Amino acid sequence: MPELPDVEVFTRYFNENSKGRKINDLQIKAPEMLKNASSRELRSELPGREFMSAKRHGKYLIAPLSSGNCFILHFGMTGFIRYFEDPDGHTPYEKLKITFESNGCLVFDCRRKLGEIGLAGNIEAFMRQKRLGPDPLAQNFGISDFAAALGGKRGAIKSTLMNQEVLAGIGNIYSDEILFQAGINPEIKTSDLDRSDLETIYNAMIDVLNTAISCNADSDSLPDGYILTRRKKGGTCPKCGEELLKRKVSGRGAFACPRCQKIM
DNA sequence: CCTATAGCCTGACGGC
DNA sequence: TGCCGTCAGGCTATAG
Repeated sequence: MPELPDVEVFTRYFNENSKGRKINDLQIKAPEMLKNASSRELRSELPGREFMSAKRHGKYLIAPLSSGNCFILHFGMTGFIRYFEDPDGHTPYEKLKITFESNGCLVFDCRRKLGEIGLAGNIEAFMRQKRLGPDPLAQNFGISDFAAALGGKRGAIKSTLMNQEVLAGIGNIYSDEILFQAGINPEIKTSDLDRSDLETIYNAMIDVLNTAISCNADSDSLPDGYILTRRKKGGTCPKCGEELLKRKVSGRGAFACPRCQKIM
């Protein structure tokens, strides 16, 4: 679930309930999920400090602390956060629990443990270390930046969109949705796309991501014309009714309409 | 620069 | 019902 729109929703949720809160304690239940931070460092960094306004870059939630350092969360395939007024609140697979001085707690739940918990000195250093490309929803990210980011890429457009070093935030689900809305076959080589194709994809990308966020990244709330909830066997194209085709693109299951997303 | 593969980890689902 | 294989919205490391 956690692609850009989901993480955007998590980040807003985080800011609604945890921003400005002074941290009292933390329980680390899966130390193996710590990256670039030891339990000791987290323990010395968080308690006594407070969270400032969290930002998102790609699929990462980045929460600056009053110390100047940043608390980092990545959600893997199954992660989410949940706030409880009750400091004893629980979720089924909680891996980190942060309790606040004024009561309440924030739980990071990650069933498959494919996410990560970490610390960073500052956002720029973190992005460089992770080699993250630009965030497609950054204010200054326009069509020419998009074209530049994709320039020189030879693989399938779906793979390029999912490459976090090219663009940060798009995963398997939303790359399918973006290419469906753009009417572009996911297997087309990025280098075979012309400027007008790129504009079509760019516009679809911005629209899909913003639409998903405005729906709280809740798939059931997405517009009828979306493919996202139909990516399963027997799923049909919302535009022409044709059965969607599933194939592997760069090792990931890709759904597309064979009629609406033809190779041009 | 790119693809395919395996691995990390755990649950859900379908077939027999 | 139970067992087993396969797959899952992430990412990395490796080999070719």
